[in-house]
Amino acid sequence: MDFDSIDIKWNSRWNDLDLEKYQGNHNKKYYILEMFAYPSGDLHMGHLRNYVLGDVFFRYKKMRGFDVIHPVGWDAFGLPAEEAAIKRDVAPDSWTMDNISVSSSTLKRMGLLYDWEREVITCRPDYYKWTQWIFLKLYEHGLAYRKESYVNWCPSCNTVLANEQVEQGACWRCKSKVVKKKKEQWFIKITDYAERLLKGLEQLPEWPENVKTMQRNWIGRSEGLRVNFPVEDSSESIGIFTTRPDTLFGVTFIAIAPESDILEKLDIPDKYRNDVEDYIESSLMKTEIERTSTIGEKDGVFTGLYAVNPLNDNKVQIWAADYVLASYGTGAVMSVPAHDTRDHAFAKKYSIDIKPVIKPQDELWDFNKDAYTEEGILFNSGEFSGLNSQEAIEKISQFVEDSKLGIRDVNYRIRDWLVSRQRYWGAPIPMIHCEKCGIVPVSEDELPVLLPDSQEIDFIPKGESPLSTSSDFINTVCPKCGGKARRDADTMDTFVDSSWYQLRYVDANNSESIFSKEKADNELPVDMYIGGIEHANGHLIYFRFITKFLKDIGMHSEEEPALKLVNQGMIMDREGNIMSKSKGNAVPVGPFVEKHGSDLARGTMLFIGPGYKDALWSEDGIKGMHRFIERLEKATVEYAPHFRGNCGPSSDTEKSVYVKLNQTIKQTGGDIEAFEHNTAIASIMELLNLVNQKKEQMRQEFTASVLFTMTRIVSPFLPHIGEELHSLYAPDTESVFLTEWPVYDSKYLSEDTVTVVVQINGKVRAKLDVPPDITENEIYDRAISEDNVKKYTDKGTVVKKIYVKKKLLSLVVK
RNA sequence: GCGAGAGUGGCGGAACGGCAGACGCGCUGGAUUUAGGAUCCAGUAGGUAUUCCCUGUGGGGGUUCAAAUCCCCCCUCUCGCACCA
Repeated sequence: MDFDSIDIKWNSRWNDLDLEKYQGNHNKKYYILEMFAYPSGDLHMGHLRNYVLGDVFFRYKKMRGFDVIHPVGWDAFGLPAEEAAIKRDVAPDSWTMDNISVSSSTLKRMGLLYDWEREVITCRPDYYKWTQWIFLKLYEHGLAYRKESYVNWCPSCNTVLANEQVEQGACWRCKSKVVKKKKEQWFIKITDYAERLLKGLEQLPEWPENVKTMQRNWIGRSEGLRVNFPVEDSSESIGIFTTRPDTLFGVTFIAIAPESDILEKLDIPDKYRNDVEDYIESSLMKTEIERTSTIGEKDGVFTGLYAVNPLNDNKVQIWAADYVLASYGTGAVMSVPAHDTRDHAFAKKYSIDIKPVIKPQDELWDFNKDAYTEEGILFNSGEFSGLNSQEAIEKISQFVEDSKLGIRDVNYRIRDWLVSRQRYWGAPIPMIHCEKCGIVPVSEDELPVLLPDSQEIDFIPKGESPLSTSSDFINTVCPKCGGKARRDADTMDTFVDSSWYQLRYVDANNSESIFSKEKADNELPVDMYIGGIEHANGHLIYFRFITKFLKDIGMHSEEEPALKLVNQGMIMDREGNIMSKSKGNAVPVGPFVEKHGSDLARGTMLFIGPGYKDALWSEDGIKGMHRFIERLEKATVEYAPHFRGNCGPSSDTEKSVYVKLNQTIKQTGGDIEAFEHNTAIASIMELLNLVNQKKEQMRQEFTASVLFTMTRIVSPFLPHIGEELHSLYAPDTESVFLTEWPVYDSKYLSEDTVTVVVQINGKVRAKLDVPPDITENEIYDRAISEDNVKKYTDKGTVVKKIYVKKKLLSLVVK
């Protein structure tokens, strides 16, 4: 079979037929989206899997009568293009556009059907204009703000990073150790949406449970109490957040994060001032890894100050300690060494009091050795002694609120989204800094703020944004007062670009607005979203957040961007490493397809295992798929001349083949929906094997009819070959994908006889071929007349009989 | 440490309370062939007294007539979070 010419023939036919175009039928609308790719060279097998899974689903849904939307685009801004540009001395834009061109032709060569008229490329001004517009809207609604704080800094990439881009204390891209650096940066107030992002997960029954769990943990909601501890001999007070108000009477010190601004406000006695300042400085020098690798080994420094526990007027020491996070809660904690392991370790190290207030279940608890962190009964807690922890949490919180000592509060682990980057290859932040007016947004009609040409700028990252070196770019006038002003020199995190692309797809060529509401309401939400699990806590949270925001400002009506999410498994190499360009183990798709043809590549990829499981890429599977295709072709070509239309069975042999056919139709459809393409293909193989085995005993026209149906159900997996073979039987049909998916006949899902297993005391002793409607008594009589059953029943008496219809008869003999 | 998931032939994997190993790769033997390749046929978990029987789904226990599948404990691996008070 000449794969090349079949590929070319059908690719061009599909193109002529506009198969990939949405017809506008809202009631049958089905929006399939694969996470768009970062164009870093040609596509590799990992990308291919993503696209193939989408394309199979597209073709299947099409055959099931859906009006399918299937767009494609490129997540084109970002670090790798710059790195490649620096390394190869090429421009980031041309490098990116070249890669897009190579990858696009691979997709087209594969015959993957996308509506290219909707293509988006995030690095083009017609797209990033609207990314900038979203930023302006966020600013307008108070959700974008600039703040100086200690941020994650990657010393190798020379840029700040969002919390989501720090993995185990290291940069997600280059794995360098991340340090804290004080910088004024743009943040997006995603924390305002924390509660809705959390609640919204409940409305996503078709998202994988693990992704939802990961998001819940990332958002990290906890309820507690905020209490003010007045500082002794001062008008200041220190606010703390606790989820354990029941331990309030056990507080023996307060610990403050070194980078917290609380410390700056305190009037630290001269005697201690130097030590505290030295400590703050040394903490900030540490990398995140150094700070977190010493879990258990806490250190800190006494400030010389005391605070007063408002519940019992106890005087407690105030410490600076870097086991406290500045960015969570208030930046200070009440420390209860008796009931918190971290506080315990700290108290032991610095000989601070350990004061138990919760009675452990184990009366002999040694508080000197360990903290008791479970709940229990309170003691040494004034009027609250004797209550259990749950009651005490409620009563103490109420008391604190009533006496105006503090309030109940909810804290989230998720942090505001730091979006400015000191890099060249991104969308410029559309803000202007005016000496007189301060921060002024660029007016909407001035968008896009164009990124300067890479030829005219030194884009090698040096710590400040490369855009600041371009005087043409940076110098501007204030939109408000007309005076001298400077543009913001930072670019946006690429995750902003990808947080809304599914919305642009509905109206990709709109130059008047971001997208039309009418189109969005007709085409949204995404019905099936396919992509890797690595985006669970990054992209998939931003994507949900921005969708909600755009809904809130009236741009569309959907609360959630995607109804169903499928995480396709990673493609690994033999050593078990994820296939990626940066690891150097990527197998490119282009040459592989040139050599083997698109369907063989596709079939091998699908047969490797279920789409949602990780899989090792190996070329060993090619041979089996190749043989299957050849056997399918051979049989189909041989019987084409005998085809007389659909034909029912007229003999026992034909009936058994017909039953297998109907079972296969049913299974294939179900497996596609479940992303278990390996078993779908296996069942078609079984059917073909059976036909080949029985074809001599069947009428030619019947065999032809079975093979005809087979060409239709194999088409989503092997579209070019499916079409070619289908056309031998239905030369007048324009495309198999314009025909309806075969309907299985439920009368023919099981055979005239079924094999029933006979078990005695749990072991299989016989197998009986019986009619499916046989009664329990009948089958029992037949079973006990079998020699191999008799052998065992004669040894005792049958005390129990269990008959599972069409499956098994289980006898207990004693 | 916390959270999620996984552990089945030589390999990818099926079965997800009811015949363990579907389908495919590989391997062994045979046919065809000058040979190689390709194709076709038979076999392919281990043991064994070979149409029988026994043992086998990371290890140990449990529930059940019946467990790879459900429950408990342990081991190993992968992923996510990682001092979140």
